[in-house]
Amino acid sequence: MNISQAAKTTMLPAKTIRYYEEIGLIAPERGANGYRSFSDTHIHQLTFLARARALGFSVEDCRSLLALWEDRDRASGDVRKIAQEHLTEIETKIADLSAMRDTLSHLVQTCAGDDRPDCPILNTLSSSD
Amino acid sequence: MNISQAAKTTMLPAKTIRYYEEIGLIAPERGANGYRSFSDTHIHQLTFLARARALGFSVEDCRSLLALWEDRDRASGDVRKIAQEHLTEIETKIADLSAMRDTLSHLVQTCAGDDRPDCPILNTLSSSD
DNA sequence: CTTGACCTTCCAGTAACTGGAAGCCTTATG
DNA sequence: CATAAGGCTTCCAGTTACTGGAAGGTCAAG
Repeated sequence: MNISQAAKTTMLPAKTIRYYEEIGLIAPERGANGYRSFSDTHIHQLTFLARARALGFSVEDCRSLLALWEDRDRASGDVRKIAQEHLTEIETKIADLSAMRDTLSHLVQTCAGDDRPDCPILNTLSSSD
Repeated sequence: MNISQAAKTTMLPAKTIRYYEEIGLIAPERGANGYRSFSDTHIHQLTFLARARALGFSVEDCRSLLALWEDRDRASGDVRKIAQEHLTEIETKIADLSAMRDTLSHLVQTCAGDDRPDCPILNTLSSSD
């Protein structure tokens, strides 16, 4: 299977697939013409990567998860540890963003948003109240 | 005021302040020795930038906000528009992260996390259920 | 005069791609 | 058989917002 077909199948851009090869996440074969050739296994790996990335795992986390996935004897605890740490990161981000949202949403509501210059948003950013 | 004092006052790393000058957000004077010299106005601008960045505004948003802040005749509507768009972005991010959190937290709870190889997390990442 | 703390600039690296150029390879058509 | 379209290749540069570090000038204290 050529790269554009692999891209279609895995829903990953071809550019991203080439990048994943470049950083050693996958290792497709090459045909006589130099074209990459993707087997079912490669497609499976790419699908795995796409799913893990969609869950927000970093590429390096993905590398570890992929290695664990391919290790029939891995301990599920190793996987869980990575996922748990990632979950904690996500929860921290949500908390940070929620605080931003609360502040901003209050400011946006307070600001008249008209042609007059007085603006509580700028006032807040400039003074220390 | 030298850069390290400005850094202390604004809680921004000196590196970041130099970077802000490089990209034209601020324009401190220079002493005869080539050292940057920060006036109260510069400190005010830096404080403004620090607050806006802490609220998650991009540096380019900050550039616009700073310009509006310095324009006595600006319309508050211009500011509100930037803030509103940023707020929408934040809300989208929160929604995305919350979906990730729900999925991951379910997976982490389901995974035994012990020495056995069976792992629902990897199963989910590899199969399409 | 020397030491150490500051300051300067410049270069490189980070995360994870993305866009684009230059140039083969393949396939269909006239 | 020539050619044109489209797919493939590699390589280089750019993105965001810094951050680390090297090489070297400046300043204040002892």
